[in-house]
Amino acid sequence: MLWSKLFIPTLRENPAEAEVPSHQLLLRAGYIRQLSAGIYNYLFLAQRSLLKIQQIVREEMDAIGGQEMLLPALHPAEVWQESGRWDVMGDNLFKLKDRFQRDLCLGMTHEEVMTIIARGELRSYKQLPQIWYQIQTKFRDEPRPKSGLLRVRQFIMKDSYTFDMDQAGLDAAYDKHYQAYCKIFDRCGLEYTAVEAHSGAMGGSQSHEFMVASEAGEDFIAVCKGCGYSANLEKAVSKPSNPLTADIEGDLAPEEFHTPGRKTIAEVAQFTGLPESSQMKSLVLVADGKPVLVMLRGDHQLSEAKFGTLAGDPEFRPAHPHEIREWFGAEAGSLGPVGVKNMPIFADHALSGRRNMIAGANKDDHHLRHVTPGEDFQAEFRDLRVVAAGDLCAKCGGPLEIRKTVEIGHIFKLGYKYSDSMGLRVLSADGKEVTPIMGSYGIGIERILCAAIELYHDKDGMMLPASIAPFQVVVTPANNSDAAQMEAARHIYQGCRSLGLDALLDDRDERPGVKFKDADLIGVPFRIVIGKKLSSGMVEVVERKTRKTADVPVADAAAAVAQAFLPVSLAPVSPAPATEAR
RNA sequence: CGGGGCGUAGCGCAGCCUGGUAGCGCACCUGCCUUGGGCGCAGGGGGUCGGGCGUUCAAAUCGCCCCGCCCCGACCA
Repeated sequence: MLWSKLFIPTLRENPAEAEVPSHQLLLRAGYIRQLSAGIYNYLFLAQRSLLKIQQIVREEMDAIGGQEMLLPALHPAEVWQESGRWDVMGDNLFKLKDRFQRDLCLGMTHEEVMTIIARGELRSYKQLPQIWYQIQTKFRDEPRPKSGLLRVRQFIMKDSYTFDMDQAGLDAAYDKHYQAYCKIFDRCGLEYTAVEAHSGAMGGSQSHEFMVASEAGEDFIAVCKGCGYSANLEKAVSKPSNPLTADIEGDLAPEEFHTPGRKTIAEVAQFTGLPESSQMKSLVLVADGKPVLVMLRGDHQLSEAKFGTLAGDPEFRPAHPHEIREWFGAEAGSLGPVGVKNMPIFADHALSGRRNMIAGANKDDHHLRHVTPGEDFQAEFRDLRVVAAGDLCAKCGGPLEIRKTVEIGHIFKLGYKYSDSMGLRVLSADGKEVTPIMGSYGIGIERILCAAIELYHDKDGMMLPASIAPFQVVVTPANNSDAAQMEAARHIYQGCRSLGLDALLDDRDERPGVKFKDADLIGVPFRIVIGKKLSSGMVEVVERKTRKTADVPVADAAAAVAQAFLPVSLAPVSPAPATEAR
């Protein structure tokens, strides 16, 4: 294509509203323009790149037997009411009414619609398993869209759904997706980590998220370099670091002491001279309308996800001050487990085996020393804390690293939630009615592009992996008024095209600096520059990412670039010898 | 939904406090010049100052209300 005919509105400066690199570069490089908060126009370059990503996804989904469908974005309310999610999803679901005042919504996912198709048509075990997928726009009324295309209200998602006769079938479908996702993200050129994920209130049995490390992300994961353990922080387990001070030995009885005005763990630690790891943190939570006391080591944080799962109520809340006063007879800053009889007590594993710690006395401005879990109070020990920096791997004891990440994919063993509640039944081989088991698997298409930009950019612009860049090569004559250069550029451009390269000819009547800057910005992996060396028959091939340049005879230029793509196009696994002909 | 910030030419910003002819850089158009990293010179076009109401002889500027966007938090199948 001829750059002079294309709409690629690059910007010299960063728009003020963009903060994260991918957002800044997508705007500057002319990929996207905003229409409204969390709603973007995908211009020519973005669309090209997104189509390439979608094609990779499509090929790998097809390879595991997936069947692509196109489903409605507009759903009648009944569909969501039937599964109960019309209310559960709350304000995140875009709701609207038609001219007859019937309730409709814009689909944020397609479990219900897929299940309706399945229950209408699937009758026999002979028709299973099935893998159905779609690549299309989803809508979520995000409370706070942000970070460019990373958190938006309208986005493209690959969603697949599997239907199997039994758990073993689901396990196989899940595994197929896991493998396919690895291939997809490999082919997209991403460095990623698959982590164990929290399955949340959905009650699914297993779930993995595919994460790309980025400061622009919103999720944290814990990773062990030693044994490869990795998990979302919502789910990650660890061995706690050792307390900073060893416990006092001996069978001592709790002893009250005066702590005027000391309410926080830090204040009590300072007052007593014992570190936070020698304190106990008491949290009063209300789950399912009932109070629960949770005990943690002073320097640990409650994992809301873990507690929500344990309590069976993800909507739990901290107790109100008046409730705490009523139940404990003291303020939140002086609470402790000793003598508590009117509610269950859960204690984090990190308190197991500890002795003679400090806790609140349930009396304002007083604490207890010499409190020993299991002796001075009884509690159910559970994993309730968030993994902290410095914790050790629960499997191998190695150090755990905590990383900020962007979620690009999620695979999920749904179980029977939809098939059961929406009445999907088939007959088994022995004539019995069986409810198929389901899985659901998502990939955020735009997030792949964003993650690639977050991973691969420099001060000059994007350095997109060739497989998802909008073009593979740009041919740049340095001086348009030099007829020989233009002629050679056209010739090389045609050569690239005939070798099957996605090529762009920068025929704009601009100074070379402008063309170079723009080519760097939009992230095309290779550039062929036709300049002064043309007089000796040579042109320059430049690799965007490495800045490596090579002088090549005019006749060989296109082939030189085409050869660089051979490893990618022929063998997606790893670099192949560059000498193999195509 | 709570807290903060911003809204002036396509983009980035100044002007606002202290009311008095709406500015700068880039981009854009014309011409000349130049051609290996956003070149130079000259000329030119482009504005409901987010919207409404009010105060005033006079409002981009002061007051009230509304809208939009960004950031932090809450939220996030």
